Amino acid sequence: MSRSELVARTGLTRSAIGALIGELARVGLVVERRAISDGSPGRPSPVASVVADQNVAIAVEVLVDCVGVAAIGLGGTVLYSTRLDRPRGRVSVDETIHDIVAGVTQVKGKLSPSCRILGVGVGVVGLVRRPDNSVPIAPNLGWHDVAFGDQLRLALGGTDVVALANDADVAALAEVRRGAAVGVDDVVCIWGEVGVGGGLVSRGEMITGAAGFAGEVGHMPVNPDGRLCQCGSIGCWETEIGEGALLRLTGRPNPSMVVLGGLFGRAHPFIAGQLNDEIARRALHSSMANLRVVPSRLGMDAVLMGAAELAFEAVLSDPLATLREVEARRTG
Amino acid sequence: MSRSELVARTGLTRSAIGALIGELARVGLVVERRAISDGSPGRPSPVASVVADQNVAIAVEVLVDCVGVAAIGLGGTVLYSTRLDRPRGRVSVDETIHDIVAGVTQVKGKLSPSCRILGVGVGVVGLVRRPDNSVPIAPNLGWHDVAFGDQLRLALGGTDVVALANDADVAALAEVRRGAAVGVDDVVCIWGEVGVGGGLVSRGEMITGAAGFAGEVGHMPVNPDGRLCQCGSIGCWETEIGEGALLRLTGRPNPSMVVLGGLFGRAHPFIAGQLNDEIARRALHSSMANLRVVPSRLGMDAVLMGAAELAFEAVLSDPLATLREVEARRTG
DNA sequence: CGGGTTTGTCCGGGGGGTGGACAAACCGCA
DNA sequence: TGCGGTTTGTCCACCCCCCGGACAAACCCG
Repeated sequence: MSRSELVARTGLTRSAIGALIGELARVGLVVERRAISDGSPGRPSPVASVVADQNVAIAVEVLVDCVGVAAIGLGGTVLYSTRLDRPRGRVSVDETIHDIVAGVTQVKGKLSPSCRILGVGVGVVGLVRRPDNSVPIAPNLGWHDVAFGDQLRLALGGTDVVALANDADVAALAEVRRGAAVGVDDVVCIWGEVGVGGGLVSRGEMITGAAGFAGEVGHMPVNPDGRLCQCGSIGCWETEIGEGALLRLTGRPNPSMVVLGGLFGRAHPFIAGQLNDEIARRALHSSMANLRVVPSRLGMDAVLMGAAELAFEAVLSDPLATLREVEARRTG
Repeated sequence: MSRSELVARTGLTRSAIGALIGELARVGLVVERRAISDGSPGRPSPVASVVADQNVAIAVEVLVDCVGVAAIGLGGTVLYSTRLDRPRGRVSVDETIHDIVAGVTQVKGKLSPSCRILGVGVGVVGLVRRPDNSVPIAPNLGWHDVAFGDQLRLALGGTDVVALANDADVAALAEVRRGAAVGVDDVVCIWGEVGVGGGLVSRGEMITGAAGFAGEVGHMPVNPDGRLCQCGSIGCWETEIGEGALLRLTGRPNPSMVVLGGLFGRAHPFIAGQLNDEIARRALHSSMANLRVVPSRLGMDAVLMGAAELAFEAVLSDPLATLREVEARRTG
């Protein structure tokens, strides 16, 4: 993006943009290439771009049947990724951490030595309490009250900051930042693979609720006469999924876009027509009939991309301070 | 609150607090009283307090069976209020606006001439689209696509800024700011009178969703085999209320506190025991069993208080600019 | 090669905060 | 009444970040 474009988008002055870009370039987050003349009159504006291959996040996804690890450059370019399928049953905390450490070691080996690691982001199939990076419960993994973030951080050597979140939450984040919902403020993501997960984004920010449980649509009760769910409740969506509960959810008055991922994303072409009919019928009002239901654009990569986004959050909000901290942690 | 207390709470320096308080005092939002010595050593700190009776909001609530109007001072003190009961059927837009104008005229007459009106806040039983202050649909009033905010503003003379929101949303706001949920970040309010309304607050801010429909729990589908609701959906909570749906809702993994108002608030003493048992049984995890369900503290006043809070929002976020604008609108 | 246009850079200025020095207002004690 | 000890308000120099104008640089076109 050229400097003049930045001026137009941010509303800041040329002076301010110049100073900011200069500072970011000084610490190696950004490079400026000489402007290429586009034929229009006036002095051409130099193009600033992110140094993606020197500023990366380690992204981790912990699903039921696989563990994925990737190095993702600032801006969302996947530099290298690996995936370890694992037989059902190999889901204990220790085994999972072991597999992650192996994947991270492999991925780090592929990176150039000059490359900076800005953080480790993890998306996990389970409920996550953000303040302490712990997993109170992950039904599909059989985990209860695990200090997963801390354990992983130590297992990785303790030099990198680890940020943990629910897999559907980070997938939603990825779709909003770089996927099907770019520019949309209020989004619900429905992620269905083994279980049913959901992520909420309101006004561009992730909503997790007090205990990190918001958006856990899989355990929203939809049928009072339904079957007992493993979460202890009755008639959860996750257990009643055969009954067309997806349609009921989209009938709820919240988002301006619903992104479907996983199984639902792949099924989208076959159910889109019926879905839209149902939305039109159930919408409380015509302004809700504009609700768009779209398939995920990032597909399988969404969770890893979102995990990276999670790790980048600190750099984006305060680049200089975060880089200082990263450097401090690296040297000891 | 004393200046030294402000320094401790905000983390700002004494200089900054002094300058800010001085400026607010200069424009008449705040007065400083000489400090009263409390016996402890050291120079006593002057106490700053809000000039509530000279800086008021006109708060309006539009319910099914009544229209309420109040003058509420900055900080939440009710200076004067009036309520107009109305027979069922007198709910048209024109009649409602007529009743409000009458109420506002009466309330304004009771205020001293020196008193500043900072804005008009309205809580209405219906869905509200925030950007344009319109009401897409209000089933219990029979309204469809009404530019209610604009109509009311013009009917009131056009000199005051009018802010509109859903009644349950503003009630939630009031409970968080000055009621049962002070200091709690993530709150769901359930308001049941004629219909069932809900307000969401996450991280201290009102969540309305893209179309202003978030938190409309009354129309959340809870029974796939239920009755047809007037909103066009099937098995809405509002229509299935007899089936214990409240318990199901509190089983949903979102807030750290649920505030019950209206009918539910009055019923709270009788159902508290059963409610807590059910929460403990349905909670996904023990951290959710800490969920507190409490009755509204503000009761009947919650909607009016919240409407005032809505009107005060601009002054609180940028006092000087808002006061300049208020003055500009008043003089022409 | 010279005007028109768009842009980067330099520089003075202002708003809003920090932080230290100093004075003011209280306490307790002699 | 006077004197330290303590807490606080006030003044002032300073810094950071941004604005906005003046100027130069780099492009177009004729």
